[in-house]
Amino acid sequence: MHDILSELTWRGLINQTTDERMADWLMEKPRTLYVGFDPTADSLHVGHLLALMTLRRFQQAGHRPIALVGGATGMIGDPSGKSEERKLLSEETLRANVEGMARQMKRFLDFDRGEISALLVNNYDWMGKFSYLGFLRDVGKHFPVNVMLAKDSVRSRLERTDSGLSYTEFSYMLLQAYDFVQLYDAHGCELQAGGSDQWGNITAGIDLARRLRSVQLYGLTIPLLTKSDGTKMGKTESGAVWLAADKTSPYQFYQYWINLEDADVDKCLRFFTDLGREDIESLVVRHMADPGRREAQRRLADELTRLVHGAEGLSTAQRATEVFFGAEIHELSDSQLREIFADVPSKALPRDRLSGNGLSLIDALVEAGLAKSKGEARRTITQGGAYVNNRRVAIVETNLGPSDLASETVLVLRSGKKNYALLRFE
RNA sequence: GGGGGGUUUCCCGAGUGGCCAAAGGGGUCAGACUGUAAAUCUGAUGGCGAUGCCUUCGCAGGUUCAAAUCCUGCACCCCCCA
Repeated sequence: MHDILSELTWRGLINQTTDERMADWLMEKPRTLYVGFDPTADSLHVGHLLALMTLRRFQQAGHRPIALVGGATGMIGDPSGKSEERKLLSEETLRANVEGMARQMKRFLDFDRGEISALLVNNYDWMGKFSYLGFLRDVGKHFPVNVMLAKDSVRSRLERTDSGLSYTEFSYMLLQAYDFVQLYDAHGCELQAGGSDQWGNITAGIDLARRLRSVQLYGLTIPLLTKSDGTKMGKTESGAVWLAADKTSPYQFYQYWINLEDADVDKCLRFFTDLGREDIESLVVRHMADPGRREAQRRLADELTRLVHGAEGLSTAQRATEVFFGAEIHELSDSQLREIFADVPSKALPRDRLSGNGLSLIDALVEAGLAKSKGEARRTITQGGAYVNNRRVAIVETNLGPSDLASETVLVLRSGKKNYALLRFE
């Protein structure tokens, strides 16, 4: 068996483990492990990537991964790592969220690999059947309140004066603990992994299994993902970086990684790619020698975009990148342009605006939303910041006619380095 | 209740009768440089049919050839005395 634990260790993916001997235990035979995902949205985002990749690595090493989506626990809200009581989601929303997340997991895990095929479970399937009294008798009975109160997730919330902790959220760890026992019963799952804020919940499950089943289960936590500047990984000014193409386009996703700071790129390569130790080390050495080439970022972006959006998504992103950063636009069709500029605002105008003297560049910039007023448009042009189909046009009096179209009906306007807008003449 | 100060263009903040679309800074936008980085430098920054016209200095009136600037009333904010 592949020594998964030492692999995870050099990748920096181990925060804590519940047992010193876990490495040997994992080498003995294929084990089953699980990670829980909170279904707060209908897509996974970069914040989930670390856990997902961990499951993936375990599977590649010959173990069986289970991804648990918390259809039931999501109804309650995990207090770990949160400073405020969580809003409850409707059952409908939850169902849609679970579905959306499940679809994306298929890219990371192999669901058709014999003995170690990945499994996707929803804890609503067993939790939903529990009666309140039944749960209190079977599960609640085994939880000393003083132990529960000592958990970080609970204590930190109780210490705050500005936000409370409801009984509902307080009970969360019981649900997660029971999940672990349930997965042990149903699938022989013996290991739970999770973010470092999950330590308390994981150990709660281990304790419960010892009491109920007299078995020793295992847990490990993954470090919290932060960037060198202290901000959260996977966040941009416009929000989270999602894995769903309709929330974060392949191009935007690709660009997020391309733009990663030098200080974070080594860590991300180890965290998020399947590249081996030697590949990563030599890549980083080459990157340091010539950081301007962004070789490490490019490789990271390539690998991740291919994993999340497939080879096709990657090539779209790469083509869009070429165009966005200078390549002149010609000999492209409407559909190619639409694909490349999928993220760019566009506006349709009647085609006859191009006839006669044509459309003035000033009006075009205003119509496209690249200038708030004609004065602003005029300034942009004068200062050399206006581009038609990626070619600078510095003459204020320019009029655009049918020959200026980049394709059958599309005109590509740009103001400054990267503010694009499309005008479609239909 | 009495006394004083304030309200300016996206923000802060100058401006006390014409030279004010209004200093300066921040922000923003564009350009140069650069690694699609950071820093730096330069320019721009109310609108428009543009050597001019229109709108803007808490709100409403008034004085004046001329008001962000003076007068009256109103609204809101701050400080001091009771």
